[in-house]
Parts: sequence; C-alpha cells; structure tokens
Amino acid sequence: MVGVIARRLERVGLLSEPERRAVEEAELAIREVKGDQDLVHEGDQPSHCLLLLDGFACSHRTSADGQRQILAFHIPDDFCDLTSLQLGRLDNGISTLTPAKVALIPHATVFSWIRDFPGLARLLWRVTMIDAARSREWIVNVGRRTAHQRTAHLLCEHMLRMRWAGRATRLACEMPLTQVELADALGLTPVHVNRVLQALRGESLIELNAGILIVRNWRELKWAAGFDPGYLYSSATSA
Amino acid sequence: MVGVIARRLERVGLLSEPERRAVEEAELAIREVKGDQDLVHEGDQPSHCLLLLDGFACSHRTSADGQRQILAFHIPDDFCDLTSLQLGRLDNGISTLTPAKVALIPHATVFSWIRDFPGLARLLWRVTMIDAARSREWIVNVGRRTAHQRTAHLLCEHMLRMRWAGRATRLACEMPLTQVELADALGLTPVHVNRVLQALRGESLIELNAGILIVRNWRELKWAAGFDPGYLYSSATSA
DNA sequence: CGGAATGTTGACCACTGTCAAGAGCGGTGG
DNA sequence: CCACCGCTCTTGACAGTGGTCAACATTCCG
Repeated sequence: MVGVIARRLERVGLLSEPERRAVEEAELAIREVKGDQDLVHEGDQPSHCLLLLDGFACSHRTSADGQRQILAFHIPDDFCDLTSLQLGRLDNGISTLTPAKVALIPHATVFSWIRDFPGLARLLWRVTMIDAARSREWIVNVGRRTAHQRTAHLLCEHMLRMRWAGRATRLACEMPLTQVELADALGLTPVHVNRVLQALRGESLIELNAGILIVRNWRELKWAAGFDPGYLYSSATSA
Repeated sequence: MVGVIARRLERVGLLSEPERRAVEEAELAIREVKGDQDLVHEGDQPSHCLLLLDGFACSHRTSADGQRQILAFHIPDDFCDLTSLQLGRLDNGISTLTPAKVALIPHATVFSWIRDFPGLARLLWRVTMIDAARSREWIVNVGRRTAHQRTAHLLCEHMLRMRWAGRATRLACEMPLTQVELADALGLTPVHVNRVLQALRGESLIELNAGILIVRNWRELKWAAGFDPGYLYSSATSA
C-alpha cells in the first residue's frame, strides 16, 4: 500500500528521487467500501482524488432517458478521477463494482506536487491523456464494431491492463463483472451480451466464470476483436 | 490571427499579463490547406501542435476492418492535437473537412510555456480535459442513444460550440459536413443519416443545407436529443 | 458539358432489442 | 436446516432499428 502512487506513476514514466519522496510522504486516507457503492456522484465537486488500491470500479453516465453507459473500468492502482483536478466538477459518477479499498488524496496535496515538481505534473497529465486515449478507442468500439468484435475487444483490453498492472498470469485474470455491467459498457443489452459470450466460449476463445477470465486463444481473440494495443500506451513490449 | 491562442485559452480561464505576452510572442507557422487533406496520420510523432484558425477538421481512427470512426470535430480556434504533447505519438489521424488555415506551434514552444508559466500549463491541461469530457459524452451518444437522439445531440453540441466560439448567430451556424462524415461520427450509415435528417427536418427542428445549420426549435431539439451541455464546461451561461 | 461526389428513395434484410419464462446460486431469516 | 427471495444467467419467440443494395437525382467542378 505504501508506494502505490509511485508504482502507478512509474508505469508511465520516470520518477526522480525527490519526486518519489514527495509522493510517498502523502497522507492517504484509506477507505474500505462495499461492492456496488457510489464513490462520487455525477455533478459532485470532489476535494480528493481517488486511487483504487484493491477491487474494481467504473465511471458511468446516465443518459436523459435513464440508460446507463459505463465510460471506463478502473482496476487496482488506477486513479479514478484525475479529471476533477482540472474541471472541478465531475461529469460522471464513479461506483465500485466489487468490495474495494480506495485511497483519498486531497486535491491540495496533488496541486502542491504539481507546483513543486514539474516532472510529477507531467506524469499526472500523461496519465489523464492515456485515459482519454482509451475513451477514444471506446468510441470506435461502440460506434464501429459488431457486438462480437466489441466484446472481444473489451476482453483484450482488460486482459492487457490487468497483466501490465501485475494482476494477471499470462492467460487469466479477474474480471468480476455481471453481464448487465458488461452490457452497459458495450452499449448492448444484457441478453445479447449473454449470447455473444456463449459464442466466444463456443469458439474456444475464452472462458468467463465466477469472475475469472481465461483466454484460451489469445491470437484468435485479438483477431476477432481487431485489437491493436497501441492506444493503451504501455511501455511494456506489446503482446 | 494575432491573439488566437490567448483568445482560445481565455475561454477556459484567466490569463495573466506575462502569460498573455508569452503566448502572443509565439512564432506561428501559418499554413493554408485544402479540404479533405490529412494534417497528421495515425501513428505520427508530430513536433508541432495544430491550432485551427479557420475551417473545419476532425480526428478519426480506422478500425481493423477499415471502418472509419470520427472521434471529434475541430472548429475554428480549436487545438487539434494537444494530446501528442504528452503521448508523443498520435493514435488518430487528423484531416481537414473544408479548406482550412492552421497554425503550427512547435512542441518546444509549448513546453517552454509550461515550464515558465504554471498558469498556462493549467489552462492547457484543462483544455485537454474538456476534450476528454467530450469524448466521454460521445461514448454515451453512440452507446446509448437511438439514431434520432444521437443525431440531434451532435447538432446541439455543434451549435453551442460554434456559438461559444463566436461563430454563430443565435440560431444558425456553419456545419459543412457531408452525410458520410456525419455517419462516421455517429456510428451510422450515410443512408440512415439521410433518413434521420429528413425526419428532423420534417419535425421542423432544423434545416441543414449547403453547409448551414439552422435550428428551428432549440427547445424541442434539445429535448429530442436529451441534451445537457454541462459536459462542455463552458464558462458561458448555459443555453 | 461531362463526370464525380453527394444526397435521396425504396425494397429487403439481419443484427440486436424486447419480452417472458425458467434455472441456478447464494444469502437470510425463521 | 430448510424455505424463501432476489440476483444473475440462460433460452426462445418475436419485433424493430438501422444496415445493405441499388437506382436515380442533384450538385459541384473542372
């Protein structure tokens, strides 16, 4: 738990000694939260940034006629709402999907990092831009891929992110999402997600059960998804 | 043309005198470009930022099976690729939609602003975060709205952005997009965009002809779209 | 004037949504 | 310990939004 922030930032760039020290000295309020809990509501003006230490969460927005769209999944070690730093108000809600542990970092603390350490500012900015790149890919996903491709694509993305976060073996990782949640992320209905998952299982591409995703055939899954990991901007050599 | 950068940044926050001066002293390479021209290609590592002075452009990505998805429209006074500052590589192409005039700002110049003026860094970061908010709304648009709502939503967004950029009268603005381009932005086919536009015209909500959008009934159009402009983070009082 | 790009229309189709019912599973309380 | 309830997953029949294909009209330019 000590060192999460440094660990997270080092995934996107180098940290100098003083920078690392500044970031490690931060006083974090740790909070344990149950599953399916709102961490922030749409329209809130949070005074803290959220760092997910354990568990899964998502950002989501609800359209005028009450339909929910999930905008991003947050996995352990992710910042959830760095955007609120610059925008003040949050235009989407954030909820846990599973029981979770989160760290609260006061905006004031983050601003002091930014003021005193340009390198940290750079890295934090970079993190927000990588999140934005992922958003853009999701537009492509929902806009231009079939349900089958789209679902496969989400699974590929999740697998790689988990692997790079050190939370996956080569072929398996946690993915504790209900089909309703997958549907809200994919712009589909739960019923159709179910059918697509059956198909993907039928083609021996994946297994997905009890919150565990196992990729049976990575090459074919990537192919089915038209997946190209460039947009994730990982320093890790590609998969 | 002199003062665009300052003008643009002041739309998202305040500029101190030295900051304004720094930004106005920048040496801009101005370039005139024809319509339907690529400004940057997917994968490029640009050394300049693009500021659109006149005309329209878009960011777009092409999926593995060759389908194009437009990720954002750029209107006059917009920065087109601030993300490349932090990411180095651009994960989407940028093309003009009409003849355009663009300013090239060397990355080095922008970095010097960021280094010397924390306030400028803050504003630029904020601009990128507003772009990201718009991306998130597009996910909702494509994921959870019908073709009719979706199209209306895009028209609302465009109208307000143009108004806030000082490029619209209360009810009308330029929107020189072909139906193919609209389709690529909306995740629809050109044929269906055509049908939806007919419907919107039939309901007396809009006119769209020869590149001019006229909103006939703003209240109803917003209603049809389920449009809430909060995500655009304009300092202007809402519409 | 001619050719290409754009817009329009119609007939038909299919991917995905809707509705509904049932199965499996785990948690809770009597 | 068992009965019950709610949530999630599954399946089937049917419907509809939006896609496909194709032809034609129109506009824009060279």
